Amino acid sequence: MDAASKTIDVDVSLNLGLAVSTPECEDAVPQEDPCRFASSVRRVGSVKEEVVLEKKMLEMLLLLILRGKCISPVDRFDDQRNEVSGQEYPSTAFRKRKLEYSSDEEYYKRPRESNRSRAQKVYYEVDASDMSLVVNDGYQWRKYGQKVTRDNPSPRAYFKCSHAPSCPVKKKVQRSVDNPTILIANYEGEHNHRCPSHAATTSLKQNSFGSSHSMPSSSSAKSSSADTSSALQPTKAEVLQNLSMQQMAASLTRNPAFTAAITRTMLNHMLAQIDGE
DNA sequence: CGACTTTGACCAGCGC
DNA sequence: GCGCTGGTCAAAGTCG
Repeated sequence: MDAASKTIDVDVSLNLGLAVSTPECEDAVPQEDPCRFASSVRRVGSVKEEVVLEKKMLEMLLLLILRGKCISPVDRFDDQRNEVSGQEYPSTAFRKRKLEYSSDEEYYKRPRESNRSRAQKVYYEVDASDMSLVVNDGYQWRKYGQKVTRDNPSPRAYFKCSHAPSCPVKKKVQRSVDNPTILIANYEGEHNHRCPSHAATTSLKQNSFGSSHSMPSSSSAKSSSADTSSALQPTKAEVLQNLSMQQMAASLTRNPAFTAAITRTMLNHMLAQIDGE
């Protein structure tokens, strides 16, 4: 792989209102203050704070650079697909599955959720009237179960990637117990194929940056395969968020300290990336 | 007719 | 050991 095609692997989710949550922050909640970053910039004063600012500036710039190549949950799966370490379950029929183990005992002792540690939680905003549990994330899913859980009166839907069994990704979708207009999707595993719907992915990327809670709008299409073709016009709130981001970017790039810090840290980061190859 | 959803049943894990 | 719970299966139903 040449340097030009390298992906800069930086977590840009930060506190900028992105929905992406990493396995390290699975309890992430929708960001209530998308302008938190801007306010932290204004408070900078000490040397220590300047270091923090420098780091945030780099992250902010990368975020802006990546606007057209946003690291959405989908992309994060793609980026991580070489890190697959979880056991893949055979996904054929029950008996066939059992046959793939040397004994029933081995089958039943298999880890049930080997990918749980890699689960990623994403929030989607939907209309209150939309009772479906279908979210548009660009991939095609097959629903294989639904269950009412103890801690939430709304049912939880279970989906497998439609490319299964070759693709091991699963997701669970459930309405937020606090806010019924929010769908919480838990993704487990990494897709081992490209997003089948480029258009949907692109739209998701834009929404991920634009939404106040980083929640792409959900489609209420009956079928999960249909939601990849749904119209994805940005909402008013999303447009405002995009404007806010643009103003922040313009303000930061006018700051000489910002540009100097960015140049220095970008170079360091790129060198580190090259050294790491 | 194939792809997909629904839904009751089954299973393992866990706490008591 | 038992009951509860979450996750999965698979037959039946639905849709295009």
